[in-house]
Parts: sequence; structure tokens; C-alpha cells
Amino acid sequence: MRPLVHPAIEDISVEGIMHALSDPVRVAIFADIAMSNCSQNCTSFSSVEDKAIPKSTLSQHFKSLREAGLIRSERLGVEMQNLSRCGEIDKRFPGLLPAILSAHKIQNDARQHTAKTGRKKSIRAVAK
Amino acid sequence: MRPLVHPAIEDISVEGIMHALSDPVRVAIFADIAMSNCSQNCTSFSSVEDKAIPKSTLSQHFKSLREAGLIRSERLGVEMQNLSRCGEIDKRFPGLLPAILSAHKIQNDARQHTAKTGRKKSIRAVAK
DNA sequence: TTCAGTTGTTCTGAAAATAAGAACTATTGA
DNA sequence: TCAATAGTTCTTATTTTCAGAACAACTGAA
Repeated sequence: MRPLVHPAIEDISVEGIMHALSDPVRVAIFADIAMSNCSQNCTSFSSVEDKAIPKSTLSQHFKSLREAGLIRSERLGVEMQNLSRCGEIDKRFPGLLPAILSAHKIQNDARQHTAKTGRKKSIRAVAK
Repeated sequence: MRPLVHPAIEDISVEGIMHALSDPVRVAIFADIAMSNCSQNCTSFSSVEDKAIPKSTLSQHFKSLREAGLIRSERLGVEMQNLSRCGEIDKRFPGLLPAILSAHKIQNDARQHTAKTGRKKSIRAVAK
């Protein structure tokens, strides 16, 4: 088992962050970690739609977040402690993560609302 | 030639935006369009490192930005007019795009600086 | 008109990234 | 020592992305 890789703060890139957070499961995981600022296990996470995600896939997702510099993972016995690196990143890119997390929350709230009121999700895209 | 597809504002997703801006060429293009808020041709764009990008690839990049909802493209004779949709998006996700653009600028400035002072880009990642 | 030049799109095959089952590693507690 | 738990790595199938080649749409000149 090879050691966990964490980029130095100056090697964290905007593109890397964007890419890591371009996956619905990964933003959800990261939002969880960043908001609660508590650990969050790797293998137990059911996505937004409550479908179980294979643990190999989750492991890869955590790896992506880690190697993008968004979280810091530390082995704690058999489990993993995952903490967000928001503080560090906010010094380098002020306001970036708060803005993304806030947008994510806005979108989630809107989705929950439309799910409750039963509005059909409009897939229609305006063609010109 | 099929019509250009633009998502309605309520169909623009954070993940979609993140994904579109997770590519160095695409952020660069988008930053250009958003900053200058002027058109920006599709086929003439040399990336950050000044290497020419094939026009088919550029066309795809513009398509990605368009379908993520970040830009609005309109055929103007033989050319294309590309405008950012920052205004609309800022109403739905306040502060998101400004934060990303600002982070992108910070990173670019830092890169230019290290390129000038010749500091070797440290790829080293702290292994634990 | 017709034709060449320009701008951008679409098609296509190769290369790269992602997803998830299966096998494996590491740690703990009985 | 062994079973249980938490994660990782290997591997293959699928999906995305890249970029050359062919194509489509418009313009301006002959």
C-alpha cells in the first residue's frame, strides 16, 4: 500500500480543483467534509440519489479529492480521517471554495424544492 | 449544420460549470471572453504556452463552454460572436464566477512570476 | 454566377480517463 | 490465529477527449 499523496499548497491548481469538483459525488463528499469539518469515512457514502456507490469507486473519488489538494487524509487505525484543506486554499485563492460550496448549496436546495413540488425537470435546452 | 444549443438558466449546473472550467484551455478562453466581455473568435486561440490548438479541438471547447451555459454564441456571418453569460449566472449562483476568475488570475500571475524568476516548478508532492 | 478564401462544425479512429467487480493489504478485536 | 472491517489496487469494459480530414456556410472578388 503506497503512501498517501498530498500536493504542496503552491502546487494546487484551479483546474485541478475544478476537475475534482466537477463530479456530483465528489462535490457532495467534499461539501460534507468542508461543512461539518469532520472526518467522513471513505467506504460509507450514498450519493444524492441514495444509490450505493461501490467502495472501489469511492476510494478513487477520495483519491481525486486528495490529489487535487482539497482534503487531507490520514490513516487512523483501520479507518481514514479526512479533513478539508479549505483554510490553506482560502489563503491562496480567497473566496473560491466558499463560492463553490454556496453555489452547490443553492443548487441542492432548488433541486430538493422541485422534487417536493413535483415540477418536471426541464431538460429542454433552447436551440437557436 | 445543427443549431447552437444553449441551456436555459435554470438548467445550468454547478457540476457543469466546474467541468467546463476544469480544462486549462477552456478557462483561458472563458477568462478572455468574460474579462474583455468582447467576442473572441473560435479558431484563433493559442493556449497559455503559446502552442497552436487544432481548430476542431477549439470548436469542441467552445461547444463545451456553450453547453455548460457559460457563453452564448451567435453566428455573425462567417464568424461567431461569443459573449459570456456571467450576468445571468451571477443571479443564480452569486459570486461563483468572479471567485473562479479571480483565482485563475492569481494563479496565472504566480505562474508568470515563477517563469520570469526562473524558479523550478516544484512537482514534489509531500508523501506521508 | 461561380469560385476561392475564411470560419467553424462534424465525422472518425486513436488515446486517455473513469467505473466497478474481484482480489488484495492493513489493522483491530475476539 | 482468525474473522471482521476499511481501504486500496488490479483489471477490463465503457465513456470521454483529442486531432486530422472532410464537410458546410458565408463572403467578396472576378
